[in-house]
Amino acid sequence: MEKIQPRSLYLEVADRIRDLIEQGSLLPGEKIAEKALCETFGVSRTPLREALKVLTSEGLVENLPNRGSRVVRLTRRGVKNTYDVMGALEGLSGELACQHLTDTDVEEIRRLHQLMLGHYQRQELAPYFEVNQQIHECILAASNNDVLIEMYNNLSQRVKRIRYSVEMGPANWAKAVADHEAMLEAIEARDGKRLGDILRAHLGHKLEVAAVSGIIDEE
Amino acid sequence: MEKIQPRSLYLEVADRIRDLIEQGSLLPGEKIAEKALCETFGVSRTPLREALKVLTSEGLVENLPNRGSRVVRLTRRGVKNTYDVMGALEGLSGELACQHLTDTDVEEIRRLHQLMLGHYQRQELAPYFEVNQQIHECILAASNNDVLIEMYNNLSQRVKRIRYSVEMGPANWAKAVADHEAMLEAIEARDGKRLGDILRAHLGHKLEVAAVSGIIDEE
DNA sequence: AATTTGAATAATGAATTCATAATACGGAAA
DNA sequence: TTTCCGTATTATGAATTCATTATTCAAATT
Repeated sequence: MEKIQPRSLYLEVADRIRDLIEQGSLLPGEKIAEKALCETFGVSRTPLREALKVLTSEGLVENLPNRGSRVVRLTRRGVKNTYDVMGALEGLSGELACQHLTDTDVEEIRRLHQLMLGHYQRQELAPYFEVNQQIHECILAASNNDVLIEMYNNLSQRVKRIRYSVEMGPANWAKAVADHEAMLEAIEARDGKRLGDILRAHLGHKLEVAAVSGIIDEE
Repeated sequence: MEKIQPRSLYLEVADRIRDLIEQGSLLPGEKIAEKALCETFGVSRTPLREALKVLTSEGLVENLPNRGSRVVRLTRRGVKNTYDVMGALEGLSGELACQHLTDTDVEEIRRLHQLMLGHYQRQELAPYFEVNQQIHECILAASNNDVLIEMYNNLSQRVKRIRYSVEMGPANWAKAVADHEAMLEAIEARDGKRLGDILRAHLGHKLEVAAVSGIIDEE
């Protein structure tokens, strides 16, 4: 039998607002009118305000006393900072993963890697990104460190709403694939230190690639 | 003139509860009775509950639906996970700090370092820890990355309530001081990579040193 | 005696109400 | 016309109220 999980209303509401922010229905800098959201969700202000507080401490929303909540703006500097930290966390995930990866885990990663290479050769950008992300998630999960996973997901959420102007140049793309080749080697050798270094460096490129879309503000 | 900062009540309450947890008035695993806390703080349940939600998403408190809130328990595994992530973040802080440290910053760190050495030689444990922490905070602040600082402080808060059974053996202490010597060298050479590596390794020891005090649960 | 059932009590979850601060608007004065 | 001031409106902050879910404890049954 499966247990039924009672979930608080405010968590549900927080999820919904997160979705709205991620998909762009709520834009950075936009004021969040409590009354309006209450009506769309069909809840009272109490759980909604609790949800907003959670999102505030997650860094997605900011709270100006007596002046309500807004979606936090993304600045180039802020995004860079976020990516830097994500890079450090990915590096750690690599080091830890090597201590825990089973042979079947590695087999799975190898499979995904080959799949990704196929998409690269056929220049299928969206599927490439999809599989790419799966690989990183695999490594992250294998770190066996739930604090790490929690932190990473939080940061990841903050930058998810950037729609990368998907114009990765051929050179960058080739470099990314090369990084992944090196990663697989390090994984197969269970060389945590090396995998960590590769991952730390790997994310650095992503930012430069992430050509600034309209939702990033200059200070 | 100094601006007056209007601060929300729920933030104030969250601070106070954080203090209670840190100083041990609220113990890990302890149930947080809303009514009682409301009375001690002299506020209604609304801001208190909002504060609890914030603390929940900070990882200090957990929320069981319909069964209230409790202070999260510390497990040896959880503490290790936290330290691992903190180590990765400190490593990054070192790398970044080397890019931003001014000469006067370095001068200040050198001063603190000498101060710390004095405490070590005189075997003054508490002052040693104090100055030690100041050095790390100096480096963290110099990273110039507010996302990093925020994450680090959050994790730091989670383990602050561990009262290290202050029995650092002579060998461990000597090792820690040696680490700091190496750190200072790397800083003076502005060698970010090296400083990062030292810091990442440095925190590893701390955990082993942190002899389990009574408030850590075994699973 | 131990376990289970059920009523009484207490605590939490959520909506509502009240108080206060911010915003919008309109008229008066420069 | 523009700016300033004051009122009306709206929105937020916080307390209160109501509903629902746990918990407690005593009685009943095995």
